[in-house]
Amino acid sequence: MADVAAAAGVSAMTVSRALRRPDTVSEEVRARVEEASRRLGFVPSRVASALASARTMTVAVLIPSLTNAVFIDLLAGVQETLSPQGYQPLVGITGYGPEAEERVLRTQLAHDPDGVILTGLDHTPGTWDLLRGLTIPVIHTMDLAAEGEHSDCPVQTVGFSQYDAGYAVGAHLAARGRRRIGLIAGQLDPRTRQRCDGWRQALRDAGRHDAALELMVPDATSVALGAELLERTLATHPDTDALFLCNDDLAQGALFQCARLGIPVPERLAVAGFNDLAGAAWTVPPLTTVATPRRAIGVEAARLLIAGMADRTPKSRENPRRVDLGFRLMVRETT
Amino acid sequence: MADVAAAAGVSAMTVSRALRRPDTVSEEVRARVEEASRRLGFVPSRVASALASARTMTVAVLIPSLTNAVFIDLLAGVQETLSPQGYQPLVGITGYGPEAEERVLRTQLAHDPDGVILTGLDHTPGTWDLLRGLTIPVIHTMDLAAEGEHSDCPVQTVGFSQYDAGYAVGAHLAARGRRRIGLIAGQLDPRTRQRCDGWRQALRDAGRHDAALELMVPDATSVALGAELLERTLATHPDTDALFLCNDDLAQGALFQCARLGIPVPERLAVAGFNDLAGAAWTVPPLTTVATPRRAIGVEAARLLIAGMADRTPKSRENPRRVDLGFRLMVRETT
DNA sequence: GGAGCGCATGTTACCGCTAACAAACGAGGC
DNA sequence: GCCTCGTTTGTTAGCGGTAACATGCGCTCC
Repeated sequence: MADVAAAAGVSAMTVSRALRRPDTVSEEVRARVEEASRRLGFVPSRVASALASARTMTVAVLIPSLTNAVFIDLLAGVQETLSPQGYQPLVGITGYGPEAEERVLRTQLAHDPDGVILTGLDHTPGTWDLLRGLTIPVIHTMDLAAEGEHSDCPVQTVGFSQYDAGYAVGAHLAARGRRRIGLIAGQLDPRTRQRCDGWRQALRDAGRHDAALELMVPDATSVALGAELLERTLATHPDTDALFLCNDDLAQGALFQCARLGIPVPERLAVAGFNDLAGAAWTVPPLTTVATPRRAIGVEAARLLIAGMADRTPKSRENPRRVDLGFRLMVRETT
Repeated sequence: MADVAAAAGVSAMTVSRALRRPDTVSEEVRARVEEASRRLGFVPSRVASALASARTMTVAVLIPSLTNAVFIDLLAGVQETLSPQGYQPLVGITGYGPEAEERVLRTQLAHDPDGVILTGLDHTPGTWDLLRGLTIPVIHTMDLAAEGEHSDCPVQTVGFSQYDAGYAVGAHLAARGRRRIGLIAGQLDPRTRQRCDGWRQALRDAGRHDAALELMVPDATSVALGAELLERTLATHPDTDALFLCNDDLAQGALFQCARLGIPVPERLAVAGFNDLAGAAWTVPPLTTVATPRRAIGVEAARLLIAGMADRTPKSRENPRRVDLGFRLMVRETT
């Protein structure tokens, strides 16, 4: 920067100003600095800038996994919103564990991010302590804080009601006249559990809940797992006439297995998935599922964060916001 | 750090040493510093550390897209290898464009990463200039530099031969006795083109190439696109008896569409995909495809990079390395 | 015609840590 | 008993920018 300053015949401070806020220097100086800067191939060091200005222009983004398309879409939304504003996402993978999350968060915080985006609300007490102590904005995604909850520590959430979405599926299957409605779930994170809770309540409200038809396993969801669990369900409860699979990859696996076993869908078995992942509209038959606004959640979380990072007065942290982006039941042909 | 130093009764420098290289201080001092550090909740600022030591402990990772599972797997491999070593990946999305790549690389370089991982070898002259000027290690992935190529600028590549993989599929379809073998490709990046080139050569070697059976479109691949392009192919060339789809999502879409149209696979039409994405083994019938070592490429690239970053003498950049991790033709039932 | 003001630029003092060198100290060798 | 050497700790001087304040200058205004 000193070299550029010398070449342009100004002070280093003026170079810094000319490049960051061109409107604060005279047109003539701006041009000279830009020319010198380009000619010398000057790239300002963000590290030094960060140290001097106490802004790193980075945002910590913690997601459970890279292999689940849901969080990739979330990340894509965050990334495409932050990037144009000059923010660099620092991706951290928590592996669905609150303890790992705390560990990852600690290492991310050492990088002094200007904001934090977390997945879910299921954090360790240590994580909550950390968050309480932060002076940077924090957004929780994919879930909504219950009204009044976390009153000791105002939180900003962007997501949708997993419970309501699960309820909607249960109610839909019941409304289709199904009597023996089963559940298949993997990857039992808090959000999956809430979906299951909603589904269960819907069936209870319809008077058709049978706990024996619930099959919940901790394994990561996959097409293979869906196929396997479908077989297991039909082996133990051959009279099952409808199934809610808590993620579309499970549902796709189940559909494949039905095709293989010659089970007509939806005539003999109705199938509903969750998330409306890529391809769900193209399965045979097209899959009924719940479209979730994952990318939009990422975009909105990033927007809120940018707003919070812009005004450095932490007043915005006072008013907890709760952005409900909803969900849509996509009724297709498997039900 | 000054506070910790005071609390432990030592100098700041000793605190720094005690925390970074515990073996260089006495046992007693180490314990006192650790205790004080913990008690005060001290978290060293990586920004300041980076500025003083000229190591940011970050690695720029540029991939074309977040919505293509291939690059997510690559990223996952990189991430899981870098993280335990204390490196933080900085993810940049290039959108498959060399110009965008150059732009993203420039902004990433402002963060002073200690290493760079790129996708492919298709860079702008400006990018090559940038890379030549760097004193940090750079790895190119998903492709292999031809022997002797880029002799002006030694490159390290980790990948497999896209050409050979395409050739293997073409040869396989020909060996199955198919006569009218078509091609469907989307997302025409250089790697896709190489696969197509290999496939084409295989068919020529078998005396069965017909350019009219090639359908190449620039759109991003998807299940929907596969279904659509299958129909288009059959409409114009109903005698097609085998198809290579350059990515598994296309192939899955084609399989779905075949099921819908009542076209028996593989009896009337053989189908081969590429990448062995999740679920390929579970389609109906299970999909013949090429398993590509995406995660392994990420792991190996990160390993090489770590080695290069460890010895700060840039001698390792002199010897271009070329790590071929191969591919596997997964013959299943669609062929 | 001089006070007062606004704008453009310069000066100073850090941001929080670490490389490099200096100093202090005890142990071993002759 | 003195010198050399290795080990541990301290001192100094930045790393490359930017916040905050200071300065200089041309104008307007009464």
